[in-house]
Amino acid sequence: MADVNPSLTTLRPEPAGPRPASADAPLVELIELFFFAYRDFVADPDEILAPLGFGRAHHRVLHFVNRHPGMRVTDLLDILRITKQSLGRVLRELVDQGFIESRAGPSDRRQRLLYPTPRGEALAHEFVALQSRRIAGALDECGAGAREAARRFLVAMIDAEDRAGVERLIQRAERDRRSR
Amino acid sequence: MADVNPSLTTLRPEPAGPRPASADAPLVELIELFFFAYRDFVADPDEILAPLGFGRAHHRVLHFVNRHPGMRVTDLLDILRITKQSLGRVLRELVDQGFIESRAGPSDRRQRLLYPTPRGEALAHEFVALQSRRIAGALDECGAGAREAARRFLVAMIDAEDRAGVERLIQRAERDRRSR
DNA sequence: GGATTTACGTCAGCCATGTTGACTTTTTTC
DNA sequence: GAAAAAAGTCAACATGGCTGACGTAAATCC
Repeated sequence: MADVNPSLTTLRPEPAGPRPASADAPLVELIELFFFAYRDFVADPDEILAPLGFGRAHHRVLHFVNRHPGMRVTDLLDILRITKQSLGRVLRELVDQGFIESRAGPSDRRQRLLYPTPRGEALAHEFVALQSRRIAGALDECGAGAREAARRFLVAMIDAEDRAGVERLIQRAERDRRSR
Repeated sequence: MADVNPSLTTLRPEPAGPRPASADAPLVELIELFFFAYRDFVADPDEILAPLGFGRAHHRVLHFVNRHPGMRVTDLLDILRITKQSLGRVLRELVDQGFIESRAGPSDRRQRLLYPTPRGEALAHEFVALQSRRIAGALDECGAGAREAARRFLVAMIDAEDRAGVERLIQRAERDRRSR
């Protein structure tokens, strides 16, 4: 936000320092903050993606495959909420360029279980490092308890019927991560 | 997340109730929760948009114009971080269909200041109501102090150099809202 | 064991929304 | 009067969504 209209932003001088939200302030401020925060959050990986010829769709796919190795195509569709065809394009590029590989499921051979290659793992880790850095900085500024507060808030913002699935997914990934 | 692979989610039974984040759990869980929360958050207005032939781009534009009436095209470009041409298309449709109108700036007649029409205001309000409902529900579940915690976290997630501008923008809108 | 369903992939085409680059008009500023 | 700024526009293209139709292999059901 380099050059916003002075008439919108600087006409009337502001008191310095953080401003507490007034009790009856409308939630619209949170709507906008959520927008701005997410805008900057997803922009982080762009510089890494561009030279590879990838976009944000590739980032999302690689992230979830790396974080939840062995996931089925169907699981990914359910997470991303896009069609098989849309996913197919992006996934094919990631497979062709050696970031992801798919193996037939051992028990159900119709399934294609998705795994990151070492190269895919490395790239995914770059993204996580980048975005974690932003989050860590934000939590630092917020002080003690901010992390749990943020976690609870974000969970509560998810559709009620999806929360259990999301939490299970995350817990499972964390458990697997620790047992490696 | 209706039907996630049982092998990913239900193979090992989980203890009931909310799970506290372990102190050393990686921030990647927040990365994912942010993704899921935003995914559901922006999906809310879709049902209203579809019958009008509008998309999420229209929602964003109308939201900011309604919330900050009289803003310049440049301000909007700076907020949305898209090109003049991309904005132009969406804006033209909103103007043509009577949701937004643009008037020459009184002091600088090169500017086109953007205002919602009554119809635009009504539509924008529908979106705010919808998204506020989700946020209010989430805050309720989180208990006292959640709102301020969420506000601080989201602000801290914004690029440092943009925070002042964003906060000024929001404060200004709130002031104007109250003085009407 | 044959019918059905499931998981996945693919072709074709379309749409929404982003991009770059070039150029014009109007108006303000220096 | 020259330069810069605000906005609009045309053209072309890329990304990443979508629908609909269809194919194949494997699992499941009766």
